[in-house]
Amino acid sequence: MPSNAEAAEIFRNIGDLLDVLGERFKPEAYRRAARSIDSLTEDLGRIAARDELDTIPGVGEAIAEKIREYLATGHLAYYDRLKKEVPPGVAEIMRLPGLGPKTARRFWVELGIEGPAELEAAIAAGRLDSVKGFGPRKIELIRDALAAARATPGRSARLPIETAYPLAERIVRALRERSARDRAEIAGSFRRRRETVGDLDILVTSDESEKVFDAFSLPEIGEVKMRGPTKETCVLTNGLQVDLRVVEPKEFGAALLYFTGSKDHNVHLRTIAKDRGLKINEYGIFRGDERLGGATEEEVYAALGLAWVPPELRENRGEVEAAAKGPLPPLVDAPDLRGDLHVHLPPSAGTAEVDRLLADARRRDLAYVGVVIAGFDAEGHPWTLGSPALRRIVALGDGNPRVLPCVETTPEGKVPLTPGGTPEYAIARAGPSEESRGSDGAKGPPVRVVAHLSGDGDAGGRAGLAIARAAKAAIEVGPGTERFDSNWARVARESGTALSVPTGLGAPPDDPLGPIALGFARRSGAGAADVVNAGSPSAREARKRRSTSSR
DNA sequence: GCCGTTTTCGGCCCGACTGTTTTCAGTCG
Repeated sequence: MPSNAEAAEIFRNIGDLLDVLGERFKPEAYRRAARSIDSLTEDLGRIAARDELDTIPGVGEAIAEKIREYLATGHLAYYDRLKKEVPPGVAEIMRLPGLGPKTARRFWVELGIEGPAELEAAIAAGRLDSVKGFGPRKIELIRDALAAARATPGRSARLPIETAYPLAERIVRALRERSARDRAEIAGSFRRRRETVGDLDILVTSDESEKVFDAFSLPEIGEVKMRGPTKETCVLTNGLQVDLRVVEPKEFGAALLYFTGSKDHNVHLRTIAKDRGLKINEYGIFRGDERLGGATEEEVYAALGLAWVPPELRENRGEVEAAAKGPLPPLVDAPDLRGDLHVHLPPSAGTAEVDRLLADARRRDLAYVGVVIAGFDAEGHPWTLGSPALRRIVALGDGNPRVLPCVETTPEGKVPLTPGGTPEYAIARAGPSEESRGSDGAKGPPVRVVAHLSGDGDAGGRAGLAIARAAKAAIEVGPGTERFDSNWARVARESGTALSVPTGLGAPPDDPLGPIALGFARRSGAGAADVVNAGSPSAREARKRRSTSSR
């Protein structure tokens, strides 16, 4: 059965080929369908079996028919025909940075250039020098793009968000420290907490853009690609592109909304605006020349008759329709997290490390901490925490926060020997998967949590979810090779499997685990009630009241 | 090719920036 990703890739390629052929609106239509298919949480085959392909946003009659043909035969006649019509190298030229469909088409039609190698030869032979619209600077840029593409073939890969996170946080912190008055925020897919980011979009309020750009000088910045009055683009030494934009405070909300996206979410908002005789751009929302708002995102949504939409949900998957009916149900948030069910200490940890962990937990107002004291490693060998830490953990027991000793078991539930007392609950590790079982510190039945999935991406998610379902366990969401990402979290939620959200307890300030795991849970649409280590807002309020009254 | 609580046809986001330009096309996000 062909995968969704393969189908999406084909439609993206069709979009590129149609672009080169000079089609006006079809390319974007195919790419939109590809984006929709990528964000599905269900196999196309199952949707097709229910005859519901046309419920996918951007998929109409023609593309639905193509999906059916592809599912049935593994081929797409239309795609094969386009590939015959357009040399594959022409689409390759189109994808070079700074070039596009128009340029690639001109090279192909006017000069007979059918690929990057031929383009390189043509430049060397001076064949571009006499072509209208190609001055020396442009030719130089094309030569650079060709050289860069040859040096690192198959690049322009998106970066895992957890890789970009520490750097992004450092950049935005540096910008905030520059001026107490100005705001700085990272927008784009980083703010939406997508699993990967293509670049960083950073917004800063200031009336002195030059000074912001000048202050924006980190050791990681490789080259400044361009700098205009309001925008600077640079490339970091690790290849990540950073767009820095300076806006006025009264425009900040509109700009944040605009640059957070997603594209499909923005297009939907614009359509609504247009229906109401309004116009949205990155400077605000307007009726004719009258400015209706733009200082905050809420103003813009409100002018459209919509409730504010959390960034993690802005993917045009029905969130706009929901926001038209009223406030969206609250997503799980950091203050909802009452404890952490899965914390590791280094094997050599002593009492000091344990106390430091608990101090961090108190700072975060956590009621309980599950610390792994024993388990199996990836080869199936048992291990235990060193005895000083172990004794400390057992001795602390019911303190504040409450310490829950926990063991990791195999997926089959095999429990390691646990010297030093009875574990409160168990995290089991067997083969590539790991399962934890615990109590959430409250009254009620023990909670089981599945974590540490195998690094196979989809296969790991599928296997982990199967174990969680069979064991009636929760499943831990988070970034990394053992990840359970937001798409899987959505599948889990839709099937009634609870999530466990790690807090990143004990980790350094820029560690991505806690914030990204929370982001993934929110992206899946989870509220506090869907998260096993979260309390309801009312319980949180009660706790807050208790703690303030006791002070 | 898709889409419609004012449309089944006629629209399709829109502004910044760059390079090559005497007024704009192409690319990007």
